[in-house]
Amino acid sequence: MRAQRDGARGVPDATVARLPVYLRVLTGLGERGVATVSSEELALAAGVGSATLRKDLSHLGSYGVRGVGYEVARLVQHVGRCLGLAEEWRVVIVGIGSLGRALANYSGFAPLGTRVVALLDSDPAVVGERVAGLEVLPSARTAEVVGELGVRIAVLAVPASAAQAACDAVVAAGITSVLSFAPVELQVPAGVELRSVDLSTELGILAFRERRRAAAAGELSPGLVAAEERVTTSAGATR
Amino acid sequence: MRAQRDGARGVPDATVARLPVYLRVLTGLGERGVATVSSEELALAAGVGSATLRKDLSHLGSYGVRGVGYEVARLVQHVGRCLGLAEEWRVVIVGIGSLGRALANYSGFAPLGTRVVALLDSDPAVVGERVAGLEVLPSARTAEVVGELGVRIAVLAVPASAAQAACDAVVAAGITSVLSFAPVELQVPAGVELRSVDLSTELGILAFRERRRAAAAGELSPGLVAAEERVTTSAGATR
DNA sequence: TCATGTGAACCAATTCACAGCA
DNA sequence: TGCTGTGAATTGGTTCACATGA
Repeated sequence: MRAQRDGARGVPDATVARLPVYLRVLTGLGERGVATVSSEELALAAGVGSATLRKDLSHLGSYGVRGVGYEVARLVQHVGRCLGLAEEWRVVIVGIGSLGRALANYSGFAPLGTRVVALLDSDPAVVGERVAGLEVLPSARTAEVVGELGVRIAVLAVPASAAQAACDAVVAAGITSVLSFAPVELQVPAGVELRSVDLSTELGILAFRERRRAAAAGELSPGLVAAEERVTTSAGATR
Repeated sequence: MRAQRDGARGVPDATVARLPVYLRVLTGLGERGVATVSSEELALAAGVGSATLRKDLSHLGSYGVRGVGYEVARLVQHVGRCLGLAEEWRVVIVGIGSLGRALANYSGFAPLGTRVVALLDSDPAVVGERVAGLEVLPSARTAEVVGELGVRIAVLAVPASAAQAACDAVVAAGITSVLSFAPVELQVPAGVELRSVDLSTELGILAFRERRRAAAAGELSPGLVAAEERVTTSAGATR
């Protein structure tokens, strides 16, 4: 089930996930007038190892100069093109609650070639409102919006209870890339790319690590430490 | 840089990242009155393979019954305890713009043992306002808020330009877990756990895959396809 | 007779270490 | 000289397949 053909001659998943980060760092360097950058410097700024960075960039072709480094402007161009920045990826936001509004007003994704072109909501009280310069349309018009505006990506900012239905609706309309903020595991047909961002999951992960730290520092009650012991199995935790 | 001692005898990072998902699915099953569940069913609902699920749970100890499956209530308890759900992890949100407000009003993380207890902002026009039942306090009081309220996790919802300073401030106040929504790479000292959620990165990843699909379908202009060829080198890509 | 729990095999990704080239 | 680009080694994680035990 795992992407075999990607491995064959494509770009590894892990690399793709880092490209937007590189692009952002490179853009920042360019704006500050930096002309060339070494893999060491760029890696530090991006929070990865220099070997990883060089290998990542090598997947996109050789764009550096040995003994010198990478020309920032050239690399920005190239990475940007690989990420599809030359085209405009149209996005629809489904669910115009407080999160949906925040996302609609978020200006940060224009640099990555995506643009919000439509807003949908199922609540008649919200439909018709103007948010971030766009009129909120009823969910019933999903297929029409997706088809006529050439939308390629759907962002779901609906409550957990409505997420699967909203997801099914955009998929039925032909969407093949979905980014969900709802705290549920969505089921999508094969061929649809689903990414999920979930605040409670992120906080849960942080809590797990904090808990480790607390256990190592002896801050937990005895009963809980016993439970923790089952988890760590060995003594020497971080301290 | 990477967590070596965790790897030594702890729970693998990849497993930790899935535990909140399992917990959510299990909680849902419990609420629907399901008493026992097999690894096959649970894995399907969580969107992972059954072998992965069994191995993940085995890291927490054996809590299943051979030939039968897992008792939902018992497993919810156990996974919850591992994630630190028995305690309350206090959270401060820094930056009360539209995203910060949405996060403050988000009810979905209570089930994972975290609770927002303070809101901070540097803008005098926002300080003093009440959001989600809490008064917005000035950033200058960061150290005081973190120390006196026992805050363990900071959520940064500030603009990119202010993120590093905000991060430095909470770290200086003693915070060791940071969840950032700002589109910049933050630098933190060793020992501080940083997670970053970035909308534009997520959309960039989706755009990359969409671009692949478009290239495979011959939808791109000739010049762009040439660039794409450099990247993919082979034809068929599934995911 | 089941489905769990787990060694072994496999695969992807990171890291090392150095060859190759401006 | 110095830094990129890349085979080789290593690490971490997933998947397989079956022994284990209710």
